[in-house]
Amino acid sequence: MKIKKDVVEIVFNSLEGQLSREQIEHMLEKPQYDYMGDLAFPCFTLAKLFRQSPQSIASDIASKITNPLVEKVEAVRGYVNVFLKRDKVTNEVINEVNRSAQEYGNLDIGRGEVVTLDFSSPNIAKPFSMGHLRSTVIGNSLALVAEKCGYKTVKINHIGDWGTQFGKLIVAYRLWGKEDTLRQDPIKELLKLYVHFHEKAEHDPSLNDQAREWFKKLEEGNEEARSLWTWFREESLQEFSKIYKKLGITFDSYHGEAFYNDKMQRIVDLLEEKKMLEQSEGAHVVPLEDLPPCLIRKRDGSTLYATRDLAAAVYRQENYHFKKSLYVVGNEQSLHFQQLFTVLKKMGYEWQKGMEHISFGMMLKDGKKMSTRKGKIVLLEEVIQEAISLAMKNINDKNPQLEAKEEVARHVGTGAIIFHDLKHHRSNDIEFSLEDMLRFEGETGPYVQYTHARASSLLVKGQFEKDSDHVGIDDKEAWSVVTQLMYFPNVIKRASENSDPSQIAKYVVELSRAFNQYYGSVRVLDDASKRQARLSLVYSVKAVLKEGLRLLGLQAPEKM
RNA sequence: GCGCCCGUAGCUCAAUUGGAUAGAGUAUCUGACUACGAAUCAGAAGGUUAGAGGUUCGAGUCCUCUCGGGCGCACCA
Repeated sequence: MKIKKDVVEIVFNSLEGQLSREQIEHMLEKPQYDYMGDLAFPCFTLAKLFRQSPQSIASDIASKITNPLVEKVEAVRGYVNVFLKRDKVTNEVINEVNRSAQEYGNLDIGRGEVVTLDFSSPNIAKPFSMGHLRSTVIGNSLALVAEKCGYKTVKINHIGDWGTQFGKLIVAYRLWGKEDTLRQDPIKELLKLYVHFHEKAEHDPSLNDQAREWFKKLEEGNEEARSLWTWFREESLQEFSKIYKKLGITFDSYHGEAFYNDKMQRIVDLLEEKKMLEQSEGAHVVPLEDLPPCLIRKRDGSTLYATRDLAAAVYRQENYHFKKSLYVVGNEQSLHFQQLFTVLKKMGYEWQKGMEHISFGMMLKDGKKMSTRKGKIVLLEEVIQEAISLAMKNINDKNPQLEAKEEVARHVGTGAIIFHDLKHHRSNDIEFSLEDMLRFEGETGPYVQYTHARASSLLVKGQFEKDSDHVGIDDKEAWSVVTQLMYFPNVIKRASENSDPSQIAKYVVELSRAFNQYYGSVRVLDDASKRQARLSLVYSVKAVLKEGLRLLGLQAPEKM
């Protein structure tokens, strides 16, 4: 918004260079209450520099502010409060949003550099649980935000298709599995085998030894192990793709862990060359100063997660030349990423600085982590299905003649689930609650979608002409909508800087709320002379809501 | 034991990154559909920000300690 830059400039000039423009812009804030104006600048930090009271500094600055968009300026309790000329600012904002439409809020902080995002990354032969949902929707949204900020993105689904778990599954399948039952419902059957294995292994530790043995065979190319692995993998990927399709999420790469099998030796050699490897209790490790050592090779010579992640990082840098590399993975793996990053740094890779673990809290059930091993998980597929059914029921109740009901129900149902996840700050644990997830009222995805649909139908009914000349809006009630619209680019910036999609989720709720209040108090279509002007506001709201929802990975149906 | 995350209204969460009087949703109660879409809106009520110190003009936010919860900590990923 231009006005903000103007105020920064005026304050900057009146401070004789004591603060930079960036600092001033950072300090400018939105006052808490309306009567304090539309922009505020606190002068407390300046009191020492100028050896004056904050209040007298504020008065001084206030007296210097003159601008065609400013109505009046007050100095109150050490703050400079700026009141904007609402009619003029309203017109500027609405014109800008109307002109740029879905490009409103685009930023150029990425400057075309590449950011890789490692997210979703479900494990083969395990069902897609609620836990994986978080990584999936957060990663997807971060990718969309990054693109809006001018980055090029590479979305990587680092499938968990390697590791000792396969040894376990192979052992379990050979002992208790039946081919035809597994063919019928592969994921459920594999989960049963996995759970059964862990029950038995508690009393019979030799099973774990067998599992490690079979994993070693798999790494050495044993034919039976290999063909079972391929089979399990195919079945799982098919199952996952159903879910991605429902959520509307795509990837640029499905290179999983197995992809790096032939790329690990090089890393081990490099570590050897740099004298970073040490033997410890028969295993090969990289000792680290303030962290536990990073395990590279097991006693029996087979590889570990860290080994593959090292290979993956190098591969990604060499192939994508990333500036930033984000790992959207649960916070229970924060130690692993600290180790990974430290090892890469010790190897001398400058680009390691661009890597970041975007951690998030877990989905808890009854206050506890859900455990695949014990079969204590909630299947995402079932939750999605329930949400879609409920959305369908709502449509049949409220709008039975709607076209393309199935599609809309899918958009609303999945929207509720995605939004429920993204509105919480990443780092918080989320207690699993089907009831909360299936709520369509209040601060929810469907609330925002509903607001968008409402705006859409106003535009159709009022025959909005986008490019016509509009006289200004003079509704008092429009102001809070206009200020919200004005903040959108800031919200994008914050979401990007903090890798925090919840900023956008909260924002679209606020904008919806402001618009619904406006809608409740102003009859948009009644007065023909004001209709097009008011519709231009409605159009701005619709465009920004749609864009905000898109950045979260939600659809914005025209009707619902 | 050590490390990381967290503790705000009955419940679920915010709080412009240290700013003015801590705000929403939900649940409860009340009001608004022959009304541009009631998946909505208006109103009531709900708080010693876990507790104690400290830093400063100012602390829910930063530091220390205590209590409580979650997750990690060598051959799983």
